[in-house]
Amino acid sequence: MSDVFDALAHPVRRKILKLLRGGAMSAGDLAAHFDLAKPTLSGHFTVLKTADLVTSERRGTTILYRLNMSVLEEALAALMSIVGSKPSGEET
Amino acid sequence: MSDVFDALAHPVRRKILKLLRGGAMSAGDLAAHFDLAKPTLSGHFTVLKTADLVTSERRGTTILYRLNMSVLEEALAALMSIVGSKPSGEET
DNA sequence: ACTTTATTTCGGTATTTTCCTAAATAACGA
DNA sequence: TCGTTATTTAGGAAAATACCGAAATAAAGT
Repeated sequence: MSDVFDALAHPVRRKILKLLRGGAMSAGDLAAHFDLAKPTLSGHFTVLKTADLVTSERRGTTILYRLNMSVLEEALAALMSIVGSKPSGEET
Repeated sequence: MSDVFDALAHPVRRKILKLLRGGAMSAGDLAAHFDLAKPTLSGHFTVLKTADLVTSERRGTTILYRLNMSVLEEALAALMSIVGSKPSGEET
């Protein structure tokens, strides 16, 4: 779960997730939305993949990234467990 | 909002928030839950305060920290805006 | 086989974060 | 005022993160 919060900590990565809300996108199409070098974006993709927030699938010469909703929902649940009134599910 | 996600990125800070769920606690009482030097914890408190996730109040010789629910709820809303099906509130 | 396109891995630098010890500040009680 | 307790600020070292350009890999078309 720490991986998820680490991933969410960077604005670029949060924006990537938002972009993916509209459906799967290739690394290149995603990169076009940022003023950063491709390798830099590639690094961000890796962080998101490590956190399991996105999955990747090779489609010929391009690579498609797509949101992994279930993990995002887990992060939501973890946050809720902090907001939630009484102690219960620790170790997040 | 970026400050909030930065603050949430560290496990110790998330645990501090959870501890505060049970009610306000002094810096010292919080520190007792960790194997870290007091100044280190003090730094974490500052990060949480900067993100407005906690407030502090001097009580004689001790300082009481307490959760700021409203900001935590904003973070929750920001996460929801990523999970949420269709594009709407960008810039998180 | 060669070239092109899409993407990642490598090597390295700059910045940020985390943590520590020592010293400073704040409030209190004797 | 002096000493004690609680906490923060200062200064600095080590590790992690973010970024880039150059080179490597993968798939496809010619």
